[in-house]
Amino acid sequence: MTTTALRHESDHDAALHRFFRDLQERYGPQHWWPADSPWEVAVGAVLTQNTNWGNVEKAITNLKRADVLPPDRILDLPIDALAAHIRPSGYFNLKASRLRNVAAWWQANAERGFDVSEPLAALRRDLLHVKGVGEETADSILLYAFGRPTFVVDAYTRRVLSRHGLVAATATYGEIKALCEAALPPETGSYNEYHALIVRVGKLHCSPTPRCANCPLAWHLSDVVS
DNA sequence: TACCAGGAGAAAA
DNA sequence: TTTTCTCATGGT
Repeated sequence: MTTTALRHESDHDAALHRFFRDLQERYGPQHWWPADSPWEVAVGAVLTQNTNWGNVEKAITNLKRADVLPPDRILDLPIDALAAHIRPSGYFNLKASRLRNVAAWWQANAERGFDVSEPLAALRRDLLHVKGVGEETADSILLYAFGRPTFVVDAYTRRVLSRHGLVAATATYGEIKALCEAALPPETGSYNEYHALIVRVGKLHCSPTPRCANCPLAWHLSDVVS
């Protein structure tokens, strides 16, 4: 790698770092993930796939009211009954099946005691083997349920960062995750806040259309790195 | 009415 | 390997 490339990379890291720091200063702590337990985080992570969080809250409320939120209760429920409870979250047949898969994984690990010392990469690979758990869902569970320092990338992350010239619009999940993790110290607390902040600013100002409505972060456009 | 929301997996190209 | 399709409710 050339010196120029190194400096370029370092400038890019600095721009990303400054971007997240400014989000933090502007919007303050976000207090994520909204859940009463690590398991509820995992349930929310599945139910929120391509779905508005308000709808997810309705589905989780249904599960709580019926007293069937815990993983063992979910596994005991007929699939149709589970789907009926989570209906407000959309894709309910698909998500009922995915929720069962995650509950089975959770139960199996709980029975032999979650190994908190397991290397992050190994735990992540293990989670990704669960059908219905993709990269974002796995990282959300690892970060917000298990407190492991893994950066969560979602549709807002790609859109917000690419519109500010900090990642390519065509970058893959892994590429964006690697760029952010290279630029930011691996700290659970800050990864927690940064993802929540991205979602906050994404909801406020960075919808697909209209583009960049009243974006307060325009100064970062001067940081564009090609 | 049309669009959007804290994706993932299968099928098609 | 990359792109397209399917899954679905509820708010704006």
